[in-house]
Amino acid sequence: MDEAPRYCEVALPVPLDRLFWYSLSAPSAKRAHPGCRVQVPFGPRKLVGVVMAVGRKEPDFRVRRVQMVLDQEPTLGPDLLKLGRWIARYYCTPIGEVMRSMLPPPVDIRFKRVVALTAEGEAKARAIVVATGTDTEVLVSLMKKPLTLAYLANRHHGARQAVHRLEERGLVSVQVEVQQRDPTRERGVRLRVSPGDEGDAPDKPDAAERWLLDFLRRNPGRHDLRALTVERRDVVATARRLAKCGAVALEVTRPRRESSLTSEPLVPNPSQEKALEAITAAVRDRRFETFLLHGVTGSGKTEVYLQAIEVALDLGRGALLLVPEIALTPSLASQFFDRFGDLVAVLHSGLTDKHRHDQRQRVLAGLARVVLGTRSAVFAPIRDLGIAIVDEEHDWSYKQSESPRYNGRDVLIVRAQSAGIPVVLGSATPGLESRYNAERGKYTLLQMPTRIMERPLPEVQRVDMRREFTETGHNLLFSRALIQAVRECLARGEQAMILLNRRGFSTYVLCRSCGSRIECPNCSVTLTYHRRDRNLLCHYCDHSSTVPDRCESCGRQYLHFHGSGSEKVEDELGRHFPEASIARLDRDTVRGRDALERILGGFRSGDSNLLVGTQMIAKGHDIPNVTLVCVVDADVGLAWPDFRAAERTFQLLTQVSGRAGRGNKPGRVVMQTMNPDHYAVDLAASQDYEAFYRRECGFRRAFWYPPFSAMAVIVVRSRRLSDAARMSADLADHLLPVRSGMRLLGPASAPMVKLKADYRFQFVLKSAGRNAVAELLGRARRFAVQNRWPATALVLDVDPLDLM
DNA sequence: AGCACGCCGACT
DNA sequence: GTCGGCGTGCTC
Repeated sequence: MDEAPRYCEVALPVPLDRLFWYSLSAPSAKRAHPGCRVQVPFGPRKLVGVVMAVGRKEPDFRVRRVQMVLDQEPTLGPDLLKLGRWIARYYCTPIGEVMRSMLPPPVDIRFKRVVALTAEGEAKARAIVVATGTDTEVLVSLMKKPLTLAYLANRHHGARQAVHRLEERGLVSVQVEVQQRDPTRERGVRLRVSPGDEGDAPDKPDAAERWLLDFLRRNPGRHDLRALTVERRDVVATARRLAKCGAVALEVTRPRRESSLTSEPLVPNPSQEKALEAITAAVRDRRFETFLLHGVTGSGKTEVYLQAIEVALDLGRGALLLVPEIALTPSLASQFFDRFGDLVAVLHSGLTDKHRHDQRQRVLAGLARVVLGTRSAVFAPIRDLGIAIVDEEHDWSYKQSESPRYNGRDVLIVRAQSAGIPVVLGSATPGLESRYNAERGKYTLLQMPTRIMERPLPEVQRVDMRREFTETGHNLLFSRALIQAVRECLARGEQAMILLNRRGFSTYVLCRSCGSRIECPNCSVTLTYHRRDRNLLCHYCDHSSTVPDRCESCGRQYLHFHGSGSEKVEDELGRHFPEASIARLDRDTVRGRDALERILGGFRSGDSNLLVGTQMIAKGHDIPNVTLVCVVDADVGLAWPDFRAAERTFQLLTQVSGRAGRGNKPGRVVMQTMNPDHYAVDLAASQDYEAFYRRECGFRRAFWYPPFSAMAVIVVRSRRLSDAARMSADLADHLLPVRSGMRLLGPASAPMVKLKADYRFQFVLKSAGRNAVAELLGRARRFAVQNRWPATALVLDVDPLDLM
């Protein structure tokens, strides 16, 4: 017989790029499989980590013991562990941080407070003859053994305060420990029992235990525990006891509600048909292939997803669909429920811990086989995945903006590759990288160039705001054409969306006397005036201050408000169209769980006829009665100091234009701009993705930007400007010169030198190969560790989407 | 990241 | 003379 492993290697949620070994007790050794969560001592504290490996060889250093194995079954299966290792390597992130972000929120970890007597408390307790009051009662109770605070509070009134007092006097100590909730005690679950390890049977089984073991010997296989209670009433408790030592196995399943398949697949049009054929062939063959589904807005990509998923389900397999943060609304989810009923689980960050946990359990149990979710759903523990899909694959919300800085789309492709299944990337405006991968044959391009039901694309009118000014002599927010278009739209009883991709009322406050602007104390940006809240707000660190009545640098009263945001658009639109009912959708109005759906729902049902907003209004909300889309300032994103500025602008303008005319009425777009000839504006207006792609590729190739190079950013940050400057200079000395095939630019002050009170210097790394990127970033990390930089000082961002 | 340990200023 | 500031060092 092989001996059970005695040691395990654990990934812990600390920013240290290494694993830690622990020893295992005999019972733990049987349960601590790779992928299980364990509670371990770490210095003076206790942490929850993930077992990465187990082994029998004794380490040549002092190891401590695993305190508790928290899972019956590994939380992360071998496929997800492998994916986690890939993420750590590719994104140069400590493995423990990756594991932490892959774990479900710790809802099934409860904490308990264990109260124990100190030596002094013990002496005191012995001296007590008659208990007088709660304090002494508690002391006496604790004499036999330490007790949990919950237990004490149950037995003695005011025990919580008493314990607090006793702790202050040094008579008791309180330890916080992880308490495991027993999944077999959850209400509403169905328990099934099957034979376990004979060898693990208790030495002296009592009558009930003997009966159950004997029954299972005679009737091997799984048995519903509830059914067995007919034979013996105490069988549930007995099975629990025997399951604890492994003599029987207990399985938890949740009863399945009837699924109701109400929505029927639509008949696909020829281009949908063609895309489906290619995708479903790969699903049937269990073949990894990346499809880029390029379909104009309204071409029916969702129907392709639904039917492809259906094929996977028919084969008994699961499906995973990622959607952008903002697009995951109840109305999207209901499309999936309508088609697949209870087979659907929805996962996103807005769920309560409890709800998320339930959804996850349904996925784990195999009850939910279609997972619809945002970025982190890429780690959903779906069994036997058959197809993976990323909707709006170009969307920025797939990239996590904190460590680990992974891109959910790219991680899903890697997951699909290792699972040997197809992955579909859908978009009306594919990211340049994806489109380029299709061009060089890495991805298979599937085109859907027309809208369903042969609806026409909207007609786009550009309004040159320079001419508008010279002709009218006024510098107004709205052009005559925009006003006219809205008026006509309202007169027809139809609805319009008005986009200004900037929050707030005024973008900055300027002193007319001394010329200074009011800036954020923590970031190098001006503060935005928010009129509803009557404050000045920083959009980067959320600093807010009241509006001063005089200039803080010269003391004079010539403060003027400049620039416009969505709040002002709402205000001015109300002045032009007092009869209209206007709703606004931006981060300021979308607060709380259901605000987004409430505002959108109100607009969809016609409670309001104009919807003003930031990019939030552009993301995949289909409202049939919207026939007009207005863009107040198409140039908002163009001034960004970033090589993706044009791409981002093109995507936003194209996406928002696609909102017009989704029903059976034709759509129209009015786009105000100071740069009507800029290719991002011009080609978005003509909705010519291919021309934009060619044009942008020319620029990217010339400056060796992605997709023609692999890129990474190294940011060095510190509270003190001098420290950040010195550290980044030291790092440059260490990294430069880089070998051929790569370029390292920097250190230069980051586009936003100061952000959230940190001064930042950055390097931009461009390389022909990926391995060289990982190698160089690894050197940077080791340098930071050797020089004892604080863990927060170095930020490594592989495949960055913004260079702020 | 946390948390402990350790060495210098403003308070009982 | 003590409380507490955060620099420095460590975590299987």
